[in-house]
Amino acid sequence: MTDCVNKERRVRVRFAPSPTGPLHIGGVRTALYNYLFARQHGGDMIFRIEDTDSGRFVPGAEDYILESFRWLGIDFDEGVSFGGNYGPYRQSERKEIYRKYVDQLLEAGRAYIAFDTPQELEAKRAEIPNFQYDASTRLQMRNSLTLSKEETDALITGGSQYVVRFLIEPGQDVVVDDLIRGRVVVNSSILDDKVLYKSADNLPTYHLANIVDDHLMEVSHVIRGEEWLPSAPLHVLLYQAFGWQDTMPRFAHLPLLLKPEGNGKLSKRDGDRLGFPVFPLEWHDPKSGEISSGYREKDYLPDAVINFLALLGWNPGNDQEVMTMQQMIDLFNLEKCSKSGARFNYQKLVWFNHEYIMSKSDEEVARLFLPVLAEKGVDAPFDKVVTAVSLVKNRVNFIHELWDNCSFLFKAPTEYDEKSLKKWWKEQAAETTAALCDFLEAQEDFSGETLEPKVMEWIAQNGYATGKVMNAFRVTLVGAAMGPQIFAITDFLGKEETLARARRALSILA
RNA sequence: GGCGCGUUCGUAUAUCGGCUAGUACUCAAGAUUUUCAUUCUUGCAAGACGGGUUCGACUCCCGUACGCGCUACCA
Repeated sequence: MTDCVNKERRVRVRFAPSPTGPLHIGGVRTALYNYLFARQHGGDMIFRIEDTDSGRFVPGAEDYILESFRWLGIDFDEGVSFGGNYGPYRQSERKEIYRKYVDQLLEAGRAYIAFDTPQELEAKRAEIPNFQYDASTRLQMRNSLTLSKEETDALITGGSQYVVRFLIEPGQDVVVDDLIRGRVVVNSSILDDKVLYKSADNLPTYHLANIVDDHLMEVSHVIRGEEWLPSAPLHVLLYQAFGWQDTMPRFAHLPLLLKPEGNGKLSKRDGDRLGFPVFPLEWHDPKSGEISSGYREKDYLPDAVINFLALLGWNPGNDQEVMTMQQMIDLFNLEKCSKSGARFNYQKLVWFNHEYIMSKSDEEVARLFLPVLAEKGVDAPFDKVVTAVSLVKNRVNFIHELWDNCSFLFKAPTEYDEKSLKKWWKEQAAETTAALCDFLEAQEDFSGETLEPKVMEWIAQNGYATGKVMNAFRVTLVGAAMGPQIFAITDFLGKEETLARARRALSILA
C-alpha cells in the first residue's frame, strides 16, 4: 500500500447503507473492506444512514444493520448511534445542509429547476426510444432553462413540485482514477442531467447527498460496490462543480458477489432458495411477515463469515487463508482486490466454520455448546462439557452438530443402530461383552490410560479378536459403531455408568 | 439499444514477459484407525477465441465472443 493514501490527509471511510431492509452479505463485505482499510491506516470508520428515499424506508432496518456489525465484530468510530463531530449522520436530518448546496449550484448555473412530472417523463420515454434528459433534450422540456424567470418563480410559489437537475456539459472526458480498476474514462455526453433534489420531500437524491456528505465529513476514500462505477463520473463532475476537486476522495469500486451458480449477482431474493442465508442475521420483514434466515441463527461463527468474505475478492498475495481480523488488517491491500465478480461458494464458508471451531479452545467451544445442551435437557458440569468437546470437535462444521456426535456421553442409548448391530453384535458378542463386564468390575482405576493396556492384555490372554470385542462393547455404550476412542468414552462415563450401559444392552440384546 | 467493467482448474485465487501454471475448497482413490470421524498421501481439473508486439505472453495492445453492472424524482 503505497500511493493510495496521502500522508497529509487522515484516512476516513464510511459505510452508508440505506435502511430499506436487512443488510445484504455483499454490503457486509463492502463494510469489511472499509473497516480493514481504516484500521490499517489508523483512520476513522463512519456509519452514515442514507435515508433520502422516504418511500422505501423500512422500520427496524437501521437497528438490524447495527446489530449485524456488532455480531460480526466490525466497529465504527463515528456515525449514527456512535456520535462524532461531523453529524448529524442520518441524511434525513441534514435537509438544510443539502438545500444550501443545491442553491449554490443553482446560483452558479450548474444546475436548474425542472417541472416535468414523472408521468410526463414516462410518456416521453415511451414516445422516444432511448430518451435521456440531457443537453440534447433539456431545451424541449419544462424547466428554468426554457421558462422565463417570472414563469419559474410563479410555478414555484404556486406550489408546483419540481426537481433540481445537474447541468452536464456534453463532450468532455471525465476521468475516474479508481484504486482497483485504474483509469476509467467516460464522456460526459452519455451522462444525463441527474436529479439532485426533489421538492416533494425536500430531500436530495443519493448523488448529491453522497458528495456533500463525503466532502463535509472529510471522507478520504470511497470504497463501494461496482454498481456505482457508472455513476462515478457524475460524482467527479459534482466535486468539480462545487470546487472540491482537490479534496475529492479516492475511489475504489469492488467487484460484485455473484450467485453460486447461474447468472447474476447475489440478490436478496436468493436467500434461502439456494440453501444458505444472504443476511448476517435473521430478518423478519415488518410488512410481509416473511422471515429470511441469517448466518448467526444458522450457527455460523462471525469470525468464519468475516474470514470467508474477506477472501471473496481479495487475497493477501500468499497462500494464507485462515486469518485473524488483525492479520487481515495488517495485510489488506486495495491493489490486491480482484476486478472480476466472485461467486459466492458457501461450501468454502462451511469449511471456514470448521476451521474456526478447531482454532478455538475447548472451553470456548464448550461455552458455545452450552445453549444446545440446555435445549436438549442436559445439565452437565462444565468440565465434562469441555471434555466432550475435546473428543468430538474435529468432527463438526457447526456447533449444533456437536450434539449428534457426543449425545451418548450425556444420555445412555435407548436404542441400538441396526447396521452396527448387524456388523458387530453377532456370534460371541454377548459372551465376550459379559466377560468384559466382569473383568471391568474388578478394575479399580478406570482412567482410560491405565484401563486400555489392561483390557488389551486381557483380550490377548483370552485369545479374543480385538475388533470384535471392542466394537460389540462400543455398541453397548454408544448405541452405534461411531464415536471417539473407546477408552476415552469409558473414562468419560466412569465405571458405574459404563457397566450399567453394558449390562442393560446385554439384557436387551442377548 | 447505449455506456462501463470483467474473463486462469467446478469454485476462490497465485503468477506483476521466461522452469512440467502453484495453493485452498469440492470431488475421487489409497493409507492410517478396534468403530465412526479426524489425519496423511495421491489424483482429477484452467489461461474464452482470433490477431498482433516480442527471442519469448496467462501476463502488453487490438478485435470478437461471452458474462456482469448501470442506463429512475432507488440507493
